Amino acid sequence: MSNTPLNHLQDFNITAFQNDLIGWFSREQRDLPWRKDKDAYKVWVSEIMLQQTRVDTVIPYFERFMEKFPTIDDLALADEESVLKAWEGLGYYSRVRNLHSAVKEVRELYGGMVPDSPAEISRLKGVGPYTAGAILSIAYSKAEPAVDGNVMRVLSRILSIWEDIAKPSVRKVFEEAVRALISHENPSHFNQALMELGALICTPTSPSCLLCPVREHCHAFEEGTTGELPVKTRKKSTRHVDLIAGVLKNDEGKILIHKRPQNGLLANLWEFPNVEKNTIISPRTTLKGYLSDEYKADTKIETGSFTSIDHVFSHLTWNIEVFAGTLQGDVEETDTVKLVTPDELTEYAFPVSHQKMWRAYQALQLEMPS
DNA sequence: CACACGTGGAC
DNA sequence: TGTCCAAGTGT
Repeated sequence: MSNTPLNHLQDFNITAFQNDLIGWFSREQRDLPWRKDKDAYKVWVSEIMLQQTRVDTVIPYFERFMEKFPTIDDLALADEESVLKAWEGLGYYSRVRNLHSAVKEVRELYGGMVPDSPAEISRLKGVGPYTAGAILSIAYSKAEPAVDGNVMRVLSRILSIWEDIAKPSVRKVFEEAVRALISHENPSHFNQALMELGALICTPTSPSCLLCPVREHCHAFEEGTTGELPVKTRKKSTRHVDLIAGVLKNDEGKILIHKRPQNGLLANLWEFPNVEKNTIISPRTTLKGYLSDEYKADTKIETGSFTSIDHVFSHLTWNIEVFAGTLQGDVEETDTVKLVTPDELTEYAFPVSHQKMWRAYQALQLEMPS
C-alpha cells in the first residue's frame, strides 16, 4: 500500500494544510506587477512570460509590454514586428507568436473575453495544461490544478512522491494530488501559494525548512529526504554549431540584415547574414561565397574576423566568427532582406547573439574611425 | 515520448 | 567551467 505515489494523501490533514499555506501566502506574497488585479489578459501575459523564465527577468518586460499593449485589442491589432520587438531578449520567441495568434482568436471568437472553461482556453495556442489552470484559477477562481516545476518539487517533498518529474506522464500524478488538496474556497491563492512557496522557501537546493509554513505537513522534512526530492533525471548535453557571420555596410553606411525563417530556432527574428562553417573552405571564402549566392552581393571582406561570439542555448551552442565587410554593388531588398541605418536597427528584433555582434562591431568602429 | 525551443543567474 | 536551472508548450 505504501508504494503508490499518492498514498500519503490518506493521512493528510487537508484543511489545516490549506489554511497554513494560504495564510502564509496572504502574509508573505511578493508585490508583483501582475498581482495588482486579476484581469485575465494580464494574468495570461504574465503566465506566458514566466514559462521557464525567472520573475526578476520578467518584471521589466511585463511592465513595458502592458504599456505598449494594454488590452487584448491593442495586442491583437499590433504588427508581429512590434510584438517580437517587445519580447526581444526574453527568449522562447514562439511563446509570443503563439500569444499574438491566440489573442487575435480571442478577439474574433469571444469578443475579446478570455474564455473561462478548460476546454475552450486549452484550445488557444501556447496555452497548455499549466497555463490553462493558472489563468482559470487566478483570473476566474476555478478549482483547476496549475502544475509547474515548483508545484512538482513542493508536493514531491510534502507527499514524498518519488516519481521522476522529468517524465511528462508524471505531471498527471501531481494534478491528481492538487485536485485532492486544492481549496475550493480560494483556488487562486492555493495555486499561487504552492508556486510562491517553491520560489521562496522550498527551493531546489537548500530549502529553508525552518521558515516553512507547512513544515508540519511535510513527509520529506520528517524523514530527512528534502535533499533527495524531487527525483529528476538530467537531460543530455548540447551540440555545437560553428557559424560565420558578416556585418556588411554599403557606401551609404547602411547595414545588411536578414529575417530568419518563420519556423524553428529564433523564428522571424532578424540577424546579420551568416552561414555554417565549412570544414574544408576557409571562413572568409565561405562567407563571400554565401553572400554571393544568397544576396547576389559583391563584397569586400576584411582579412581577419573581428570577434568570436560564443552563445549558449538550452539545447545547442553557437560559436560565431564575425567578419566586417563592405558591399560593392547593389543588394535587392525584400520582405526578408533589408539595408538599414544603424539607428533603424533598433526597430528590429534581434537575438542576443546578434546583439553581441553589433556591440562588438560598434566598438571596432570607435577604435578605427572611417 | 523525446526533443526543440532562449536567456541570464546561481553555485 | 560546467551544470542546472525558472511559473512549459508544440510537434
